[in-house]
Amino acid sequence: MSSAEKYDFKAIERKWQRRWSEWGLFRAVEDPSRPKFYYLDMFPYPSGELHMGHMRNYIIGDVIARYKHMLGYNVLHPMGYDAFGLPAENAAIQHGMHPRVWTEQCIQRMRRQFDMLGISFDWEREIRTCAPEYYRWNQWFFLKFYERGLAYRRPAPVNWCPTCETTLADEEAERGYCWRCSTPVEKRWLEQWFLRITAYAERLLRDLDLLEHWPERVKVMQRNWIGRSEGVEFDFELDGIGEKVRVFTTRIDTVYGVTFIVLAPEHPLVPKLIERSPRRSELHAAVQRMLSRSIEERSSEEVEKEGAFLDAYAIHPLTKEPVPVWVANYVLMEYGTGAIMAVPAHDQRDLEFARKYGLDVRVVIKPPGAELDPKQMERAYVEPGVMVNSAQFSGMDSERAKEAIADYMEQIGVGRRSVQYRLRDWLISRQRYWGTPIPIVYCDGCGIVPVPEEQLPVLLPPDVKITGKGGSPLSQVPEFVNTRCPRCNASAKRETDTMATFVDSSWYFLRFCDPHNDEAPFSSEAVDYWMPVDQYVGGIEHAVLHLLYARFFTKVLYDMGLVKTSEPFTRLFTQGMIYHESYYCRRCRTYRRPEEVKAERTDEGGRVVRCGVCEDEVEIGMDKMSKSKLNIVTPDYVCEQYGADTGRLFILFIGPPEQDAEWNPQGIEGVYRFLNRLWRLVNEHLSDYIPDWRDRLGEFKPSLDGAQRGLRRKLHQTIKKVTDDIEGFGFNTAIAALMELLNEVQSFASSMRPKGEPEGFADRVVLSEAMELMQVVLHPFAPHITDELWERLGKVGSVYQQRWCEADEEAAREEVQVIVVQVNGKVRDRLTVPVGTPEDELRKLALNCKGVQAHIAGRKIERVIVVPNRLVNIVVR
RNA sequence: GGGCGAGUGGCGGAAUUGGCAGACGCGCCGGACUUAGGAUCCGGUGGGCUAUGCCCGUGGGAGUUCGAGUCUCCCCUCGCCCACCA
Repeated sequence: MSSAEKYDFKAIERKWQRRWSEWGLFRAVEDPSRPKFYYLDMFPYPSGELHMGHMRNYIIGDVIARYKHMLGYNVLHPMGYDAFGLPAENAAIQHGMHPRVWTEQCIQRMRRQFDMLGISFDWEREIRTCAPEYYRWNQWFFLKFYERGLAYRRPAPVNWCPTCETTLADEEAERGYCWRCSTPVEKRWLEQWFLRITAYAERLLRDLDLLEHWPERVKVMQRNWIGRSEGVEFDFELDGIGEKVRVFTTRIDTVYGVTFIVLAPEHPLVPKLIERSPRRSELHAAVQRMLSRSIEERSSEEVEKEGAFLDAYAIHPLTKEPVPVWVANYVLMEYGTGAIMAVPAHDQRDLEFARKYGLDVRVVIKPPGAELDPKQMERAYVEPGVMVNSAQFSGMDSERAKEAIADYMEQIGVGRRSVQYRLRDWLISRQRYWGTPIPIVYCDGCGIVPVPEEQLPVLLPPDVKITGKGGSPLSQVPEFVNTRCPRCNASAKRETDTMATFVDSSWYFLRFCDPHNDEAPFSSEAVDYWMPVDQYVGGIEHAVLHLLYARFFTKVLYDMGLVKTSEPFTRLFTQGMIYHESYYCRRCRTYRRPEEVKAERTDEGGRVVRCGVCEDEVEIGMDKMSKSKLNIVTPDYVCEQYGADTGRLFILFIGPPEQDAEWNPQGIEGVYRFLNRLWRLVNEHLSDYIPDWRDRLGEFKPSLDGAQRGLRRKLHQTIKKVTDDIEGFGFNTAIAALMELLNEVQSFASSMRPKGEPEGFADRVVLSEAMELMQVVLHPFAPHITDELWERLGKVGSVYQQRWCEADEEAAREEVQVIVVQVNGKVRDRLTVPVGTPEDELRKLALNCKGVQAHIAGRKIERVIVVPNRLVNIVVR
């Protein structure tokens, strides 16, 4: 065999990337005559460079986008940068560099990586959220929200990250820690802007049911986050004080068991009640102690319940009995009404509190056929049961009593059914520079005045000293702050906070439809054509943040008549994260890069990794790739050593895409070998290729021999499998199937008969079909090598322009099959029979076959189970 | 505490959804070609045994079934989400 030309992936990849770009191959143009397919990846934050986690995301997307294009869809596959945000500002502080410059550098690096990977993005549609042409529409939407009462400013206790020196939305304060830097979050009281997402709570919840093609996990997370609960709201009169306390409960069936009520420490009535009390200084101190607890402490597990009696009594609205009023740390101001009715017999928290402070316990629900002793019980009885001590409701089933009591309270006018949500309004004010200025002016005379639409954008001033200290950087730029009131022209001051960057990403998918529009955020023609996004892919970490905000925005825009879809993303796929070892040196108090540590083998065969600087043993972690942990692996090395096509195959071959994976480059050789074998196969058989194999196949079909039919069978089975696997995100198994196919093509090619003989010619016809169609089905995965081989087969253009192949069902059909013969469920023999052999024939063959005889001899055959096309199981005793 | 998901060779992972467990690949072992092999090709590779065959084997235990990695129940381990939410 002649020594074939080497697989020079570098030259090949460069050549094809240049051509695709010259040809404008991936440009998307609206075309109502063709079905559209909008594929979207979550756009990256330009924090430096792409890592394997990004690569996984974008290669999945590229396979789907290319495949859909080859199926005949008009594909929109855009990319951009979520370019505002804190890291750019931090980098600016650290390196004395303007955030714009830093961001621009990151974008350039990432763009080079995208190009290197050969992804089919339409770069004509690139967007950057930090460009005035983009963020002016953030401001425009803000004004529209404001007009509709969906944006408002209020003083509020907010989550404050002391490290980032800015506020955080509830969604960003994960269990009391900042989502970016993990610093414990503090409470602060500030005037802040909010978007009224709670007005959409019900629709955001209800419409989750429409999202059939979203992972259940994400929907569950959103449901939990919205946290809807149904119950009853009613008031307790405070005895002799002339005030009322409103409470909310989901357990109105326990209302006759109320023995006290509890207010949150922040409840507005607490100071009033303390004022009236003879023990006011003592109570004041107690409440201060509760208030001083940080969110972190309050939300950590097993916080001791703490409270104080407020020297006041409330009148139970049904029994008219007085019950004591307490204040306690376990009641949250943010949820419900900030006050609860306490039923210690039927709520564990209330029971613990009652036991600690010696309060009454009153049983109103009994377990069926058992008694509860209010003095002895250690666990609250929270199951349904039989009502007792509950006036006219005694004896009733508690589940039914829930409805009956609610009806009764509504009838006599002391309460009403109500629904509570855990979801809070979305805090969007950030005391940072690198974001969209909030288009509001404060005028002494006119108050809060929105900037008129025609004055947009409110530009971010370029020269700002960013120190990371002292609140909003914009407040230190007099030229920005001092302005005129748009209404009365008096001197006025601008809002100096900027918007949370999640605003930017809440509608970017709409901008991609019409990215260069300078009259409007987008035209309705473009959006009506492309929306909704048919397939959205990104990380699970956005399950409640971005994905909830984007749904909210879409619904508001729908109500404004700007879009026709009320849900933006038809199908969602959340890919697993890529983990990699990180090395933390305690002594140096810093993470170390892999090249900064030394690994040693211990005598027991274990591994010790030492810091390259101080020689101390480092802590080995397994973390999601991130810049801060210095454990990033970029696609560059892989592309340099093996090429983009190998890298693409490998990142998909690593495992199922929805599963997390550890980065381990060991298997990369395998896919590299696969591409090399394909390269050699085609190049060594270029002279065997018969361009008109399709016509020739017609002639030869009736006379193909077993090996030839076998190869065609494998080929067409593989086409079917790869098609199904792409549809089902089974990229790893699709690649495995292509490897199997190549193995068979290779062995077929090596045993072909001489070209001059008729059989030899037929061999080449069959080989040609396989060589050609393999390029088509492999193309979405490895676009460069397939385009190169395509050209060497004498074709023009790119495989991307070809129609996806359809499997020839007839060729794919098996002729014979292996039937497993079991005795009592254990495999004893195998039968090779023609497909479709009738049941009784199989039974007969099975009972007579050699491997079975020894196992059935002298035993009674009880049953014979025949599963057509699969097996025969002989049951003996 | 509640909810969701996972656990398969030395490793990453397959398994037509109840029908041959371990596809494909890595690694390893042996061979061929070679001055050489870290290139390529061929063969082998779950464990055990009295070895052309038989037994065991998908975190552990029970169950349903002719038949269970797959279904049911209990338990263990890990991951994620929510969590003093009234």
